[in-house]
Amino acid sequence: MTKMSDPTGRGAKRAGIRDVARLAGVAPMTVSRALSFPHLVSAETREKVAAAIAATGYIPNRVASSLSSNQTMTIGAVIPTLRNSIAADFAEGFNQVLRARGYHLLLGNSEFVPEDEEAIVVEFLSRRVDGIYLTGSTHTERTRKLLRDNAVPTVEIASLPEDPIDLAVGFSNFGAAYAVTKMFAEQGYRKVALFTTFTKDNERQVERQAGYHAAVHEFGLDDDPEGLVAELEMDLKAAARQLRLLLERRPDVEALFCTGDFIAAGALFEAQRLGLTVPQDLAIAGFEGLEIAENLNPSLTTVRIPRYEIGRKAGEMLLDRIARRPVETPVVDLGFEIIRRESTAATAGQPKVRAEAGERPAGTGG
Amino acid sequence: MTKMSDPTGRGAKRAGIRDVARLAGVAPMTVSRALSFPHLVSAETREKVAAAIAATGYIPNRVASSLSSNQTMTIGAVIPTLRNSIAADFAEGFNQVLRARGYHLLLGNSEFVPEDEEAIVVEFLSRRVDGIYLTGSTHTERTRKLLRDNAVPTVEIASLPEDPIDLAVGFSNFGAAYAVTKMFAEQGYRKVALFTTFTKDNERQVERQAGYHAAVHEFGLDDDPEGLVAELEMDLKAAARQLRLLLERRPDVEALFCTGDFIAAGALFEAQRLGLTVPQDLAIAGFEGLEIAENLNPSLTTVRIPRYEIGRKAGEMLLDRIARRPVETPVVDLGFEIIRRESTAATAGQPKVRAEAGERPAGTGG
DNA sequence: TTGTAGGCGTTATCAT
DNA sequence: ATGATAACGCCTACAA
Repeated sequence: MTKMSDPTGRGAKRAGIRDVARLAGVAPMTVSRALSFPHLVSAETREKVAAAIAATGYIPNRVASSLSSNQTMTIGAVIPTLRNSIAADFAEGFNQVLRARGYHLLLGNSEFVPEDEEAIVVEFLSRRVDGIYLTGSTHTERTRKLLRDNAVPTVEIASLPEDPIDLAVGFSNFGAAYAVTKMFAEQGYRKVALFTTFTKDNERQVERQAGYHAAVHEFGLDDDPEGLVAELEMDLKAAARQLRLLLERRPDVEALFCTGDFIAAGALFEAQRLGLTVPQDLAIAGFEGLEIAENLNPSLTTVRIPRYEIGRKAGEMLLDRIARRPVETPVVDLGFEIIRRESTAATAGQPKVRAEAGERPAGTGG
Repeated sequence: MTKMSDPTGRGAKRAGIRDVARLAGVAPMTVSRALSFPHLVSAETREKVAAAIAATGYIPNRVASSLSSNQTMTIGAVIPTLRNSIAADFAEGFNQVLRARGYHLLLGNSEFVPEDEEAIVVEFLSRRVDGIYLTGSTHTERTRKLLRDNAVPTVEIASLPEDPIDLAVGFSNFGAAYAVTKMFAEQGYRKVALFTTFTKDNERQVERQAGYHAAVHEFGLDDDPEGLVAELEMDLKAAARQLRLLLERRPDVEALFCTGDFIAAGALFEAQRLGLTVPQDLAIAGFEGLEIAENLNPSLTTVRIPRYEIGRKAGEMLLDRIARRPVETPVVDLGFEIIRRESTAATAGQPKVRAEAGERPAGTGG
């Protein structure tokens, strides 16, 4: 905080646009233009400005710029948690697209608590973000009202909400769970269990349960919500424990559908420790299409979600909205794909198959 | 953009501090104080202001606030990638601490490219972040100079740099790799292979290789950098492929140390597909202490890193720096712990052991 | 192509 | 306890 002015700005007050302008012999406005719209400035002036910037070590103050231009070039992103989560993959795809256009992400962790999400959204509005990215479609009423009243471009990720706040990109969680359960039914399994993560404040899990139940009813599978269905943390150890409990309750269970690949992996490992052979003694299917699924022994049948595509598409749509370009469809379904692998290859006694075939039903089905 | 003023702010120009002040019958400054320093305002006034805020739907403009107060309450965080990465865990712990103090994270993905990191840091400086969080200690010279010249509080995560930019929290990557290799040596293994991820612009991997080599020399293990060492992506499939190549080059290999649990898992699965028994035919150790390690069959020996603690400690130190509180030690070593499990339980012919014992050497060792 | 004037919405500072 | 005034550093709008 010394008073002496040295050109590098070290130890002195940071160089401002006025300093640059003075040194370049032009008006501050010209410096601003040279930076933002170089084509509106003569080559000669541009060089003088560039030289002055280099000499002063000038770094434009974007907060002043934001205040003046009413644009922060910032998107607020609410992500439940970064760990073990495909939510992080969605965000990564989203970030790729936005970064390329000069936007940065402001991060907020909601830990799946809508009230925390609401507080984060208020904070984002206070920071005047240009857009908002929300994971899932479970939000408080005030969150919805705030976003709509303030007309902030918003995109919801991973679900297909019937009443979107603004934009949404995702896939049918109902449809995917229905399709997996149907696959089991068609393979001849009658006793199909379901492991999901907690459904509280997580509409994706709710819809997956609904999809499972719909198929159970439609195909006349064993309908035993108490015995065959369990909710647990996204955690391998919890999956192992729940598998033991399941086998106690229903030793006759034939197949297990887990709405997460790590849960499926945990169940698979525990099944093997218990001496069961997968899929002969118990068939297992996962969800998410993580890399680990195809590397397990046996390889894991799963539902592949176009994770990065969803994030990227969301980024493109939000950019359109911000630029006030027309948005064709506010809710976009990017589908899913069932990847059949060894873990569900056979009903008891049938030969193993190694297939990467898929089906691609879309539709909301919610 | 209508001109009519309605109290909800819907469709009209957003309410500002002046609107609130007018409605409450006080000066704007008083509203500001009521919000920032409630104790400096009379209870009566506070209530009038609160009522006016509710009536107008006023949301303070933090960008104006930032410009005026020269504080953005924002930390810029450079994270190489969110996916499959303990870097995300560090960041999550860090974020917890900062969020509690009102700070938010601005995110930048460097993808392990120092030049990209530099561009992100410039952008952060332009946005006048109050502090910066960097993953690792591989940075361009300009990044260092920029940060030091601008005197921005900075913390480097995961390494123990000899020449820190400012603050750093991590553990000895050298020491951990050395300790694992030593463990193998003490168990009687002579032919120990190493899989790391790419060392280019990643000093953590470089140090892990160095730690391995130091132990190889010290304990007289088979020293064959060409044959026993490989660099690969953090990817199970790549690990499987590299294991096959390794077994072709060195069919006599006895143990494999992978500097990532997913790499270890990929190698383990492939070994099993090849009919090898772990640890009898090949012992395997991982790194990171991920949840999956203890659930594999056999359970995986690994190095547990205090991931969240590192993030939290980094957050606390950065907050101290920002508040200009004295920082006792600028570089903090939070250690590591070797978790011995079944995958390294025995040399050929020895009985299996199931142990959760650990050792906890600290020290830099770089 | 370049410059001038004024304001963006707060808060620091000094008064009262 | 409250208020008036002047920045904060840039950009919009308009003028030359």
